[in-house]
Amino acid sequence: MDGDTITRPTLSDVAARAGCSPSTASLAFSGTGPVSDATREKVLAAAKELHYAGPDPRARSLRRGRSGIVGVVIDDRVSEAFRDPVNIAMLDGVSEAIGEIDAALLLLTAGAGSDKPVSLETAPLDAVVLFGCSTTLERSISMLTQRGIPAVVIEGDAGENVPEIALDNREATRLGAEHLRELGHERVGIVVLPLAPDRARGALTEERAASSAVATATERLAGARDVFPDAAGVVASGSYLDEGLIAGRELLTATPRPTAIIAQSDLLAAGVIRAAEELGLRVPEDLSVVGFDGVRVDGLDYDLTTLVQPSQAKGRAAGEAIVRMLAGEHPSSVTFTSTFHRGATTAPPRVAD
Amino acid sequence: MDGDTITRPTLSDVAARAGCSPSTASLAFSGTGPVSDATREKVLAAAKELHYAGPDPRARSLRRGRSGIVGVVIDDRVSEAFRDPVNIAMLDGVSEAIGEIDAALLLLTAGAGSDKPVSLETAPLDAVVLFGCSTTLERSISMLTQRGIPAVVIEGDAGENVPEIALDNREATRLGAEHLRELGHERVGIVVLPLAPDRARGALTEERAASSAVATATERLAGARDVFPDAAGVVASGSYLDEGLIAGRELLTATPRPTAIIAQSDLLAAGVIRAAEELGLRVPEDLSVVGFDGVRVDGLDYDLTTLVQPSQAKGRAAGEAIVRMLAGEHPSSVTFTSTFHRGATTAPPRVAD
DNA sequence: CTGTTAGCGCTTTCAA
DNA sequence: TTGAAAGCGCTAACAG
Repeated sequence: MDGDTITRPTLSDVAARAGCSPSTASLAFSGTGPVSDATREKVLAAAKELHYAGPDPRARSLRRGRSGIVGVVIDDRVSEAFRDPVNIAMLDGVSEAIGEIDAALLLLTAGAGSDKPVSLETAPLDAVVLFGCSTTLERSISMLTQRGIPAVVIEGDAGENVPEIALDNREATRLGAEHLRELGHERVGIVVLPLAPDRARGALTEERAASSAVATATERLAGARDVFPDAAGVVASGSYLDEGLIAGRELLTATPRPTAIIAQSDLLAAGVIRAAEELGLRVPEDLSVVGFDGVRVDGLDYDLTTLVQPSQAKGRAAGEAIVRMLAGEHPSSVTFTSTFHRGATTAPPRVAD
Repeated sequence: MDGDTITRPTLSDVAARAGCSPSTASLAFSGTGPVSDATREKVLAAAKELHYAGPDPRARSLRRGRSGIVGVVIDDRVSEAFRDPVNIAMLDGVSEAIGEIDAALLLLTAGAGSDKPVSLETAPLDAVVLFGCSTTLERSISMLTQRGIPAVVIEGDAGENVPEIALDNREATRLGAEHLRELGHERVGIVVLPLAPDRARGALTEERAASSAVATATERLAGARDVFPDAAGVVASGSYLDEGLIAGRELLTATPRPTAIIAQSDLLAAGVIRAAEELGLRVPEDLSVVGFDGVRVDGLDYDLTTLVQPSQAKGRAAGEAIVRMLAGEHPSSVTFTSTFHRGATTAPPRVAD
């Protein structure tokens, strides 16, 4: 009754039907090696008759030692990770680059709470891209090296043998901060990306800063502190507009109120601007705002002053590094640089200060 | 010199080291079957000594006939597909549901232009979720049935044996349209989601409507037409705010100007509102706008009147269907319903009409 | 509880 | 140009 009992044809079945050996049939399919046109056609015909859909990828990958799958480890839930266009762009870049070798992307979640990066240990992966996954990073890397799977890290230090796709987070942020200082700002607030996998929200304390596990946030913070060592900060629980709004309210209701805010992402910056509007503050007259990323924030009416980073290129570089590693090369780390974009959200502080 | 030549230890190596048979060692690892604690520990110890990282997934999946990988086929580029939160929510739902069986998500792009759904033919997939992928659908399904891989389709008809996760697109849209009619609207414009894989933008003609390959768009259109048979329409090239803006400008500069616009997604609706603002029209006084989806559009200041659909639940249902299919069951199709949310973007047309 | 035996389906030498 | 043989590393029967 149940159709499930049908066994699919195998290459040997096809070969038998075509009157040749399995090895020959294999050649006919893979195109590798010399096969006469006549034979190839016989094989293909036999395959069609039997509804053979091509070599079983499981067997093939066992034999070849390659699965054609590249893993991408993302923080937490899919929905969280993809709310920021920066991540999507990176993913897109990776996807594009590994498309060259017809590999596909396996989405792995090495989430904060979750204790099971099951898939990292068990998935048939040829290589892995780690998205600056903070604390999990170390564990992931050791797992992968043990399994002999090459990895690339995007923004995060993973040791000698793991190429890193880096970004000049500190220098870039410093540029933005210097811009503010040149305009005359002195009281500056910072909205910080999550510092720990728990994504706890709250005031930025020295301990929290010191124990940070997230490279990107830490580096950007350092860049801001290079210029404004005493700036107050609020840690957001994610790179979302809403979080920027919350953080913005917090910073802008403190006394004395900052005249400028450095947000570690454009989404956060957009939220800060929203908070300012709520409080009746004009941007940039009453408050200057600097973002980071250079993404278009849908629905933001301002030309945001920000640091434009090449997200997609970063992803592509990661993908390319992987392609090379799979080809037996040892690509070195790359650092991308962000460019300062002076938009319309920064201006000198009001004279009254 | 090159470390790559190291061969990883195998289960047999571990077994030998532990002084037991491979099959016993296998049992010790998988936890299946009876193994004495003593033996298990010996095996684990041996594994640690040899830096054995667990069974090779390729071999395991060949033997077991399962790879633990579920494919998700998305339109086009990763970056396009994920710009709409609805898609992300669905993906998240799928991810959550299949997490139950520790499967991971393989992202497959069966894009418009690309002629190669290579991965669908060659990836080691246990099952596949097809995201209403229009034209490619038929081809994908036939490929999958040939390979014997179970599939689920989200919004799209794939024939008898493929369970569908459907949405009441037509009925829901009709509800929104009726709401407008009850308010007194007569001249209504429609912003339509892409009707073809080429995502061509432009005026909605009868031919285009008739030859549509995308179920969701067609159904929603039908729902609007149920109430406003003669409504003018513009087809957007994607579910983005910017596209809504373009379409909105188009519709709102026509004469006579519509008093209401039905947008097939919230992002499009947000764009339409933006267009209205540009033109100095107030929403809802001068223009009523209805969306679809019920997603929070960052940066939209309006409480949008819309049809709220359970995106995440849809994804979860798809994932659950897959889990059941992998368990040998034959889940049936499910239809989800959207609920009308009356927000603040709809009102009676101005008397002057 | 443990070992033996047989493959999963394919590819890749190597000989013919 | 084709075929025969030998596994890739694991697991599932079945015996012991």
